[in-house]
Amino acid sequence: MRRDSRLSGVLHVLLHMHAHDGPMTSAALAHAMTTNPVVVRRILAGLREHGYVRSEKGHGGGWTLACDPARVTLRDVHAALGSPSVLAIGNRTEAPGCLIEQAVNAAVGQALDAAEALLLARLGEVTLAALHAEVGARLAAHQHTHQHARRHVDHHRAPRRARTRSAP
Amino acid sequence: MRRDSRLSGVLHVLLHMHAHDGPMTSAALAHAMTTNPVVVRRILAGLREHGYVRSEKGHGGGWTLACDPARVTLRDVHAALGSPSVLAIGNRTEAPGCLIEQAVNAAVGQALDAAEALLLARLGEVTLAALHAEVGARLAAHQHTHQHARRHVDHHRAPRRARTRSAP
DNA sequence: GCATCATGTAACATCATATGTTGCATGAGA
DNA sequence: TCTCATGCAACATATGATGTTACATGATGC
Repeated sequence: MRRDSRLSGVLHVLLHMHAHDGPMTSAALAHAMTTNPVVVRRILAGLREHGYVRSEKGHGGGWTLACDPARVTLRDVHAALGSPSVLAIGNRTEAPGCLIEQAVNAAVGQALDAAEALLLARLGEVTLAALHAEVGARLAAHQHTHQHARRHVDHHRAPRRARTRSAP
Repeated sequence: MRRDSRLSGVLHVLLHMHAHDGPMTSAALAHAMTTNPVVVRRILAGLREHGYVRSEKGHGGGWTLACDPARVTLRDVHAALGSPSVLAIGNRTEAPGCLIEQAVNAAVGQALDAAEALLLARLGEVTLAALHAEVGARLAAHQHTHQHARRHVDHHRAPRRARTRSAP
């Protein structure tokens, strides 16, 4: 069954937004995701309704992070996408009359519920800020491996640094 | 996303077969599952290749359990179905070049792997025999609740009792 | 041998959903 | 006013489970 990768995709663009000063256009985000700008708008629309991001039209417009990344977890993002089903398998019927099917559903259902609960719990433990820090760690490790430093960092920027001046 | 319910369905028919003396036709099993006989054959075909069930043509033919239900787990059955994906969500790309996406994939992937491992482990703990016993327990509880006993038990039969005579 | 029963299999239809794409309206800024 | 960007509807595409029909094959009973 084809897997829903919206969570993965939206996290990707959220972190790009976080690592970038000023708004990013759907086109720029779509380029990072190798997809279509409309797809980006579509999945970001849900996040906007939850106040996680903001969008602005016109020149200099685009998408910006509108939340504290330390307070938003991957589970929150998943919920903002409409809490799509996490499991690809399920029971055939909800309330079967057949005792056998009831027993099957109970056994399978318990395993499914446990797995779903674990997954959501894990997602709830990871914040956007933690992910961003992880990117930093990977960047450092990467630079350490290849001493060429700056050549490979095209995507990463310092997190939203306090701007003392408007331009250097 | 539409959930794959083949595991649930095939377990249902396996237990019916287990609780039934002699072969059961695809049509009978399909009736229990409220589906089409061809669908039953389709999902049972995988189990037959693993030796879990046997099928015979012609008069008196049909499907029979060909394994020790105490040694076959729900995980085995899932594997016999081709180990369909258990998770409905996943990462967008396998090996992204972008460091950010790598970090996202790692974090989400860990949660997904943990959930999948848990689910498969749980399924591996439950045997067909255990499910069958659970059916018996539910039957007893059911009979206890409604003292009418025999009226509701249309689906359940004693497990494969040793036959001393061919017919009563 | 022949009719009947049951599986085996291919082929096609259907439905749901993620994803991609185009087109156009709307609003903001230069 | 022109350009840029989002907002959104509409449609196309791909995938995969599921349902259905049709026909071939093999086994049993007569």
